[in-house]
Amino acid sequence: MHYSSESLVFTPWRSLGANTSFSDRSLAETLDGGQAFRWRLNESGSWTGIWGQNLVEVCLQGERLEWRRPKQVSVNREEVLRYFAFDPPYEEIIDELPWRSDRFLANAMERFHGLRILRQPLGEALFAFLLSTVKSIPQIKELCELTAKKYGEEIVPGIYALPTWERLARVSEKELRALKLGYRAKYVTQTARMLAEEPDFFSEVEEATYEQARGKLMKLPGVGGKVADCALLFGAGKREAFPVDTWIAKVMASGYGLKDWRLEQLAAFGRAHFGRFAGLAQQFLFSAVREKQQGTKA
DNA sequence: CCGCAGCCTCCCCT
DNA sequence: AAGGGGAGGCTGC
Repeated sequence: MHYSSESLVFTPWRSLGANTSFSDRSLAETLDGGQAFRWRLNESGSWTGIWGQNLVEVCLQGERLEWRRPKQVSVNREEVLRYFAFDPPYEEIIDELPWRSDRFLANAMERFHGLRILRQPLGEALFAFLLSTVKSIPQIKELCELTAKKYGEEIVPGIYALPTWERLARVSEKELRALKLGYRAKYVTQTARMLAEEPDFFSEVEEATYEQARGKLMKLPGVGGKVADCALLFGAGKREAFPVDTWIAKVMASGYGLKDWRLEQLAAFGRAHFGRFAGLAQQFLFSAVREKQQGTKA
């Protein structure tokens, strides 16, 4: 499964002009490691990604990113910079994480140096993580793809944006079940209905404090603590959010001695221990444990 | 407040 | 080779 773009005419490759320290691995982990679900690796080694009505290609030149876009797509450099959330500078974020006293975190940070948290459109992050329960990354990508193709706008021939929540509000649960969403179909239709009655929902979430925003999101059907934290971290710039899934729960149990802790307790521990940028720490740990898991499987 | 089954569907394992 | 168990959660009991 890839985004075929052979027939498209692209702008020339240009530097993004941001001071990044990506490696192949940390770029792959950032784009395709479970925070975003609409990036594909091309045969040339570049990545094609979609958010909103945007379609861009990025590639690594040393540790820096270059980007280009199909000529008929109007995304500009500022929007790409915002998506990659280059503010504040990476070194400042890294400096605030407690790696000096946390050997476990330090190890993960070495292995995935350059890893970042993206800033996706909140509505799209919410949608993807609403579908994420009891699903693996490839399955979530597939569901996003199917939904986009069926209900989204065509950005360039054959490539579709995710539908807006306004559009989703006009889709029946039955139709979504036919799209393989399973029991998540009900979450989507009910959430779409609630959002339709609250036009300012997303902007209010983005402006609220972390705690307020989390509570607001958790009122939506299908949104518990984990899904809310993912939406907040990846879609609302709430970088103190510390999503706890089963992988992270295992890491906290084995690496931090927090066996049998409740998920909410682990999330609170994560925010307290890792601080203002706990979400990035979570992503480092997540990448590290996932790598280890795949290593033992292969 | 806590613990647990059920939920769609698919994958993995035996 | 077919069939059961469980998966990157949430909800209702």
